[in-house]
Amino acid sequence: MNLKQLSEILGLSQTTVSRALNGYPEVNAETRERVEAAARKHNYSPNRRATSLATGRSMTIGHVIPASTQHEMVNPIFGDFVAGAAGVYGEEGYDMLFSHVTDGDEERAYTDLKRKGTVDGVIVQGPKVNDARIEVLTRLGLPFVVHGRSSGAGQDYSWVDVNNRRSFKRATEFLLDLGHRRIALINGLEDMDFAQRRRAGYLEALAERGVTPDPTLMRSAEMTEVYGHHETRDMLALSDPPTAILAASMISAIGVRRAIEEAGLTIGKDVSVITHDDELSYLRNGQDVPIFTATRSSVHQAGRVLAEMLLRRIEDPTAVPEQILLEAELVVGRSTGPAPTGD
Amino acid sequence: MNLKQLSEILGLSQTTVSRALNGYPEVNAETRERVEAAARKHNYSPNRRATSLATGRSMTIGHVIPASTQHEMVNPIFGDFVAGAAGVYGEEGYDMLFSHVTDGDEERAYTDLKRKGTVDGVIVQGPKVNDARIEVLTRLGLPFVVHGRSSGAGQDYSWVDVNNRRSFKRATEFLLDLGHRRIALINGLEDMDFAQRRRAGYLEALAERGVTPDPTLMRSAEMTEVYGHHETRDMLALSDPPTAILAASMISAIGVRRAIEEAGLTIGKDVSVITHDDELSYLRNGQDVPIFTATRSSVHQAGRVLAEMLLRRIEDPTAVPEQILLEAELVVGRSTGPAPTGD
DNA sequence: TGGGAATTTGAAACCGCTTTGGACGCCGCA
DNA sequence: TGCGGCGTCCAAAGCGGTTTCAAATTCCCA
Repeated sequence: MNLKQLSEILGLSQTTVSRALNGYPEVNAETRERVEAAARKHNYSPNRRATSLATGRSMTIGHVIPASTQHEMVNPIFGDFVAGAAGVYGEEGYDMLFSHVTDGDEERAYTDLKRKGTVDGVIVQGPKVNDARIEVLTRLGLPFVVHGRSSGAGQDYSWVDVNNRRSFKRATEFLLDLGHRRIALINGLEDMDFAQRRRAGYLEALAERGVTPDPTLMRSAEMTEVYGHHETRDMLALSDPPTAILAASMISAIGVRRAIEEAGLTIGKDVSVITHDDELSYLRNGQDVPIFTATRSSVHQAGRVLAEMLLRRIEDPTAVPEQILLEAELVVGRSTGPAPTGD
Repeated sequence: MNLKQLSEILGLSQTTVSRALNGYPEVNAETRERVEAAARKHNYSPNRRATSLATGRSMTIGHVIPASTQHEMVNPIFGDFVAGAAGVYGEEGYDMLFSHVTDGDEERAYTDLKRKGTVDGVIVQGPKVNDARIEVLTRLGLPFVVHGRSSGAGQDYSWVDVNNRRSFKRATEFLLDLGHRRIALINGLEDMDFAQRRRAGYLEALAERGVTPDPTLMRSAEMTEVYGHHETRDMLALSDPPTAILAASMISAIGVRRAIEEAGLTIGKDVSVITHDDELSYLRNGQDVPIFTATRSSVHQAGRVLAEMLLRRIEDPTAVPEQILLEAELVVGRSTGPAPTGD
């Protein structure tokens, strides 16, 4: 059942039927009702491809996934983020499209997306320091918003980010207040912008208290469980091991905990742990009392906020970019305690 | 730059240019080269919407996400599965589209997808027992493949599944061989088909050894960390607690471990644990020696296999359905040991 | 040397929708 | 009575490709 058939059944022109269904004013109320009834009856809904060819809008939002390492997608954070965004898209009638870039040439991927008209806008995930995508997208004039920021990217662009610097600074201060001096940082990949900011916050807190940072206590890699475990085990074996650890995600924190327990130590007593908690649905930080003391910020919520922002930009691409900086809470759980007295 | 402009530049008809670019044989080799060079030079690539309107193929694959509970998406398994599938789509020039269904009416969602022509085929995730989607899709004639199976769904359809019954049977037998008799099952939601099969395997093993199943040792819910922890804590507080636990995923197993350790017990000694391991990238089961004894089957690989199968079906929708049953390995880690002797 | 086959190209129809530019009838007002 | 304006509706021109059908050219061989 397409528009032509429907209009023939009704004895009307395609024009009128189309207008009736799209809520244009210049159609008789009675006619409109007839049309709507017929559409319902015959289960008609317009062909998306034809509509978008005619209007120039595709009603879909793109998420580009770099293939080489499919970091984004397999990262458990991805699901919650995307689910948040998907909720908004659904409400507004948008679909969500994932494009898989074969190799590093994201520039080409975006150019294609723009030219092929597959999407109306894109969300940029996992921005790196000085991320080239931002320049490409502004040049192409394809509406976009960034989840996070990219230091060094000159342009004025729209983003939503957590105040990573401040939250990790606060977490570090919290540990310093508890008397810890040997505080380790198990960070995410440091070419990621957020990881840089977290490290900056951590260093800032140490500096203000006159604690000299120890490079052997600063680790950085992808935020997996195995990595958290590996680095922790490694550091606990040092002659002067850390008494506190800052982890970048629940997943790596779980590895941290495993290593601590394997070493026969008690978390929150022998070694304190603070993690960043994205409030993943499947990995809640405990039900009543938090398992980990944590800097908390919902990535699901971030997905929603970003999606809404993007749809606004699509509506009015010339508007000045918006920026939202979310503050993370510091919630106290059972994984932190006073520094053990060296005796 | 569109086809018309390009053809004018070349002084050729749109027909010829289109043919040259799409590899039709009836075009002069020299002409083809000229066209290809010009296309490269002017950075031309055909508009996806127009192409798909003309051909009737959208070159995108749909994944439908039930909105109510966005289980699928936030499940960490989702990312790895989808990444596997995305790899295949990318290689074959397909895009991946997520549709967000507002409420339970998936029937309508699929009907729309079909009628609007948004996708060429869909992957059905998380099939329930007697899943209605299968009937709807066969009726609509929209190519699809199912990740898992659905008992009771009459039709003959294409699927890829892990032999859940057998793998959980083997795991249970493994524990029985170690002398365990009070074996708990912390299952996924039991309206999910895979959970039913796992339970069946578990019960089968018990029955063959003459062990009467204890309903208080059989739990079922969404496979989160908190849930694994909660149920384990609960069961360990029983007057006659289990000496072994079968968990449905790495995530819940982590909760299980936390509860065991909180109870002051040792995993693999006081309580044995076997989990199913989907080989999630961010949650590997240890690096060298597995953390958990586990039934192992890569969900990433399953994603690939399903995607390939779906593309085959799209190619030839009339072909007889394919079915692939993957066997899970049973890998022995450090979370299992002989049943503690009751003294 | 002529004619049928093979090769190469093009005009135009079509995919299913939106939207522009009228057309038509009717009303109200001068 | 005449005419502008309003309310409704429609024919047709896009949107940017693919594909059918036919034409023009070249080739080959009797």
